[in-house]
Amino acid sequence: MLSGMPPATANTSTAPTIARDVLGILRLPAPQAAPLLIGCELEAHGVRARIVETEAYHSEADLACHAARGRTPRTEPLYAKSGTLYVYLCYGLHQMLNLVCDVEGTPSAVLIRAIAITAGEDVARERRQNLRTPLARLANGPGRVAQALALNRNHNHSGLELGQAICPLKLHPASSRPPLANGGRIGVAYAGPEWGAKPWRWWERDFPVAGRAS
DNA sequence: CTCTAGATCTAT
DNA sequence: TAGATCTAGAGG
Repeated sequence: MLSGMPPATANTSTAPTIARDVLGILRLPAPQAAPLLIGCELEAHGVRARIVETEAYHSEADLACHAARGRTPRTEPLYAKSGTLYVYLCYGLHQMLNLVCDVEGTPSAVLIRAIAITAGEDVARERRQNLRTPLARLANGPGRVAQALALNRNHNHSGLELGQAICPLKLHPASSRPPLANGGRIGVAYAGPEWGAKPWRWWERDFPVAGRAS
């Protein structure tokens, strides 16, 4: 154990170590990574926000996961290495931001369902075209998340990897571990009783508007 | 080629 | 409570 440890003096900058730790969360299967991502912060295009609600989609066996029907051009990023972005269009209108998890070749991802803006509120409000709503409601809902962060599959954000220079999205570690709650995933009743009811949604327990459908 | 059902959001 | 708006995937 000690033989593998670098000398203390080698660790002059902690930033790369911390970044590696956060990305390490994504190496876990999505159902394990999803709760650990609550409290972490996302930053993109001038907006920074704490993740307050996540949802896991895991494996081709999961009938609610897009990979349930196998590998296709759209779902290709789901099979890529952890830290890859999977962004897709839902209902013809909304962009959904997912962070790919687990080992390469295993389709597994966490949908970011809600974030709490911590910096860049004015920019986020402009993008959301909403100057009045309470801050907590500005980006609660997966479509709102991508809009606030200005992430969009039309801008080729799907398939990019966290940590690469061209990737506009950064993931920062959690500064605290808030109490969590969990429950069933939203809008996946079509996946049948088993997969439709899996309690694979997690949220920050005390966040005002997390943990509900709206 | 056509058809249809979405991991939703907003205003009425 | 319905309308917006588009595309992947299935079926012909």
